[in-house]
Amino acid sequence: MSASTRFCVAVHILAALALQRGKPVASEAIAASVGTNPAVVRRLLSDLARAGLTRSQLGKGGGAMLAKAPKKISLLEIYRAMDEPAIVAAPRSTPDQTCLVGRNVQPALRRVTDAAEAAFFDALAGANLKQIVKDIKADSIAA
Amino acid sequence: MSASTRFCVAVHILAALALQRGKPVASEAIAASVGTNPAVVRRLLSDLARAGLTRSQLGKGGGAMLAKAPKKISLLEIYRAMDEPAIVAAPRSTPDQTCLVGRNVQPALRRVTDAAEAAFFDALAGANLKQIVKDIKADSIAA
DNA sequence: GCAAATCGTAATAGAATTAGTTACATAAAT
DNA sequence: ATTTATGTAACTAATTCTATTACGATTTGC
Repeated sequence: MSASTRFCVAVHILAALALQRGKPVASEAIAASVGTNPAVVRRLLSDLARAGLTRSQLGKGGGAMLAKAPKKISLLEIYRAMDEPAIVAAPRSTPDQTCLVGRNVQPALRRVTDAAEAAFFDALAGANLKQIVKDIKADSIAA
Repeated sequence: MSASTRFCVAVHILAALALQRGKPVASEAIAASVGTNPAVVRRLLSDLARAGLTRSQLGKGGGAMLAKAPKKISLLEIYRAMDEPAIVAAPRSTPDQTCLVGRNVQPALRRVTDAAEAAFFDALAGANLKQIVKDIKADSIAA
């Protein structure tokens, strides 16, 4: 997929929020760090809020904050919040249903790819935002 | 993203070849089963041949054949042959390098996503074409 | 040798997805 | 009230993928 970059940006956003320890951060400030448009950030924050990971405050001094402790936010939750398409995409044209292979390949393959995707998700489930933040700080000390 | 459909189609192609047990299959026949254009199939076969999974024969009665036994072709080999992009794509705009988060999020995140992608690949490495073919036949008997 | 079949690949066009931009109504803070 | 900031919609631009067309090269079979 072309894979989407939303997940990476979402983690960036959440890490930035975590480092502010509850102080609201405006979408414009986040966008400056990410290097994109504030509206893009707000769109992602909208998804993250829907997933219960952030909340926002309007008005002067407002912005986004984490809705849960970094330790309680797994990378899988973040990934899921982005509504990414499946890793292994099914072909767009439907195969010939009168053909033995055409009829049965996709389901047979899916059994394997479902398991592989599950392994991917399990690994994401085993990491959380706090670890990412810790890593970020470690890098900054090392430099 | 979006993820690409090439892998699924490649498995379809290889399964079709496996079921012919060495008899050359023309790209047109494969394309009919997949439901796409022969040139698309030939392009994928070109990648598969480069990876050592198939070979082709020109002229009348020619076509593609497996270059290895189905049992010896893991789904990971097929996936790799497709040169798919990384599952987790890095953002296209570079983050602000003067910012602690901007400098360090991506490498910190990659440590986790690399492990997750490895888990995905391990699962694919554990399955082979013969299993897919067996599944296809089983489905046909059940129906 | 000749004709027919088939591949391999390039070039291009068409679709689909994704990110970026602009705009504006709404809500909160001072 | 004014200012600040969000949330979302509408649109544009960029990117990526698939499909199509075309054609030269190669092999088979007669």
